[in-house]
Amino acid sequence: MTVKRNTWQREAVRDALDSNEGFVSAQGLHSSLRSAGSPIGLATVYRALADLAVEGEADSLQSPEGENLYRACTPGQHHHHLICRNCGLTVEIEADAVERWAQATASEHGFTQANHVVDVFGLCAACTLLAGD
Amino acid sequence: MTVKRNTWQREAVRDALDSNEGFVSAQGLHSSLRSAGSPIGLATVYRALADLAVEGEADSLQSPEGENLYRACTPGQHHHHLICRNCGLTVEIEADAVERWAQATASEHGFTQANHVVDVFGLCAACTLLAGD
DNA sequence: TATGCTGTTGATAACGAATCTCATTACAGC
DNA sequence: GCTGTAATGAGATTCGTTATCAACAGCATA
Ligand SMILES: [Mn+2]
Ligand SMILES: [Mn+2]
Ligand SMILES: [Zn+2]
Ligand SMILES: [Zn+2]
Repeated sequence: MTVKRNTWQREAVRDALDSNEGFVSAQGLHSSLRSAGSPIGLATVYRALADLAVEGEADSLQSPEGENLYRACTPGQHHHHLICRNCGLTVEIEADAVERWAQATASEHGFTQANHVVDVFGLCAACTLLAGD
Repeated sequence: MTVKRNTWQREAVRDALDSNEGFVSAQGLHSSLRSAGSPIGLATVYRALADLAVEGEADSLQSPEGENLYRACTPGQHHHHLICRNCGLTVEIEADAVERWAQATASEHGFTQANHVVDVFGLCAACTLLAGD
């Protein structure tokens, strides 16, 4: 069994995630860190984010463009997101009804080991105003 | 205004989509077509699939690996999919409750111009049996 | 049927996100 | 401190997708 080690790099990624509203990409987080003076490597950021997601410390989703995005997450609770297409503002959503619907739909059709992707994208109130109409 | 022309290539892509259960990638469809003797180009398949998706003749979604997948679609009706991770078998799902939930959730938080991504992945009944347990 | 305009094609190059390679570094236990 | 080995990171690589652009072909017109 491999023993996990603590490095300032992982801590830096965790902190950068925490101090960021909304979802960010690995590359975005990497350039933020570099801009702030950190010499952290890009591959390390990718690895740290993937680990955080597996460990439940980060939420992840695919942007409509296919990029993997990450966001700090209060561990333990399954939930979904409402994301502003313009500014990235994110609202965490819990909806038991949707959870039950997904599970029931899978079962009705004989599917097992079901999981689901549920994301809502839109323009937040602020961005709606700025957009004019 | 550009006038759209009819080519055997677009027709070939449409036919290949129609004769295929489940979702397929552009590259997958291209190699199917080439295997069947067609000299169609890869870029053309990408373009045709993108067009079909815009025109509502094809459904598209991102695989968990980030690949864009396409499937023939009976036009006009908004729906979602239940997809077998193993064999690609796809069931079209309509769920007004989920539609209303997505819209209501966005509105409650001041979001406008909302759209949503709702996909359910699992193992179909056949693949569940084959998988042992 | 011949002509011209222009939308379409496709081989190839380019792009970009993500992963892999591997020599080097540096945690953590002794 | 020493040591074993997990972690790092610069660079190469993979792979899906898009951009180029010269050649081609659909289609309206005469
Ligand atoms: Mn859920
Ligand atoms: Mn829907
Ligand atoms: Zn916004
Ligand atoms: Zn299956």
